[in-house]
Amino acid sequence: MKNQTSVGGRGPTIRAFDPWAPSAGRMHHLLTDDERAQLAVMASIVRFKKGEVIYRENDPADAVFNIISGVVSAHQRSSDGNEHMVSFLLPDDLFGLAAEGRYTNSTTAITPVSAYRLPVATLRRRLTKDAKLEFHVICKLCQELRQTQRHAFLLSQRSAITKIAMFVQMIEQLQNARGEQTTEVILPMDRSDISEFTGLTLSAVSRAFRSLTSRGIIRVPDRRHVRIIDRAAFEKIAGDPVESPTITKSPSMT
Amino acid sequence: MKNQTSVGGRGPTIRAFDPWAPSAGRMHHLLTDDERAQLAVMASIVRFKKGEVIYRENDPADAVFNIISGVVSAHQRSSDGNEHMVSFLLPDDLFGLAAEGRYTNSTTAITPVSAYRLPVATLRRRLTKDAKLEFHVICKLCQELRQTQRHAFLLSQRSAITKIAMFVQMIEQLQNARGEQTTEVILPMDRSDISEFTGLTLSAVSRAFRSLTSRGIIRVPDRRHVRIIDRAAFEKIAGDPVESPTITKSPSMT
DNA sequence: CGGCCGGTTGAGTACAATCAATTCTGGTGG
DNA sequence: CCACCAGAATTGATTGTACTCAACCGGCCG
Repeated sequence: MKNQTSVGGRGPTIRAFDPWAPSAGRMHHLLTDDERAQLAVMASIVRFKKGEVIYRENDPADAVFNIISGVVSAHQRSSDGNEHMVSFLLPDDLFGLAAEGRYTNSTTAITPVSAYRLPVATLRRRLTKDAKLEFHVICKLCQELRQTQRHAFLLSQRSAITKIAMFVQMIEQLQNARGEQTTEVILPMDRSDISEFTGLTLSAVSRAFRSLTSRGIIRVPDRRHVRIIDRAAFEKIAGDPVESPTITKSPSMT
Repeated sequence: MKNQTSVGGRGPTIRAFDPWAPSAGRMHHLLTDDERAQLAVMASIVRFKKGEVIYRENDPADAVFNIISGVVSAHQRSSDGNEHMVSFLLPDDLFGLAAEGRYTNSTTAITPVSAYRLPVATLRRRLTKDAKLEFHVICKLCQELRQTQRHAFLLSQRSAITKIAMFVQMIEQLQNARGEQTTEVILPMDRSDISEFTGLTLSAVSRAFRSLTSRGIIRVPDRRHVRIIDRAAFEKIAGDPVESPTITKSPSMT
């Protein structure tokens, strides 16, 4: 909530699958130009520097954000002090909803971020009047939920190597889904973010990458790039080689 | 999808918090009598015996379910064979949404279950016309998402005892939220369900309960009942003693 | 050049998984 | 009502893996 600018661009964007329409492969932009324009009039654009906190758990939840560019992480702090990462938010993602009028987790920009900021009061008024728009939000929520379930599944794995492989797979799929290059996986986050996301220690993350590398399954030219060499072995370890055509399954309720 | 009966009762029910309205403590029934009636006309009532599979991952997703009574579990099967539980579904919960027109997980009745069955085609038609109803669905999805994040948080814990304590806490909170008695926590699922949900082995679950009992923190008179003796110690272990007033935080996007 | 931060590596330990009995419980039929 | 059985749950002994703590590396900035 700083660096407020007036409205810009073409307006907010949401990408997701429609849970029912079998629209294989790519995620669609859910909003029409008209809808985006309508949302744009209530939005302001905000920017955050790398590492900047966007809001904290329990802050009054007065706005929802829609990422234009950059990566955001959402955390929850446990009473025993250590943090757990709930999710990575990428461009076209929505975040900032809450319970009891307060945010349910803290969010931090892990790269420079620009986003639309939508005041909840206005947004809500708009939503309850526009069934189409709401349906898009539902689709997005389903997507989000699906992603979170996948995350839970990752966390339930016992082996560190499996966790890391699944993690890389998740990131790769997200990249594919938004139509980016697929030869190399780009990791916008650092090792400590990965460790929080996977529930491993820094050391364990490091060792897992090392192990995958030394077995010739992946190559890590650079701390932020991963190239998958032995796809078969990789998917054997990651376990969940995208059962349906592509990224597939966005759940919904449950 | 068996034992189909004609419409009965007063119609589907959804319970959740409104993410923004600070309606402390209890979950509300989101639907008006009118809405419920409208949904009822498109619904049929189905019953499942304990242990019966309701649908499987990748089945064509032609219907959504709303639980009237009983408990359902949702699983995901990993390619290496072992199953992981994604969530427990209780009365007033919604389940059965999908991606690409197919269910994203399997569901099983773990007690006798009765539920409304809502064909997606009809439901969808209704949804896109009714903004109010959709808003309720959004609230429910937020709730669901929040629950899943909590689950992920549980899974990220290293200690078995912590996991079990958090698990009991989750169940207790769900019970409270629907206004049931709070002196004892009732576990409708068996140990193997708990082990799948927490990502522990059967043995570990058993030992964790035992450990909590022998330390005088809980008492387990019966396999399906838990009484919390030393609340302070319990919440110290469970970590997340409901930061805000009550059950609080239902996230949303993110 | 020196200090700091992100990351990797190493040695020892703790805790949960594993495998394998053994006990408990609820349901069935005599 | 009891005896029996099968499945659920507990317990025990052992092993393995990831955590802990600590040292070390390499790039970046002052």
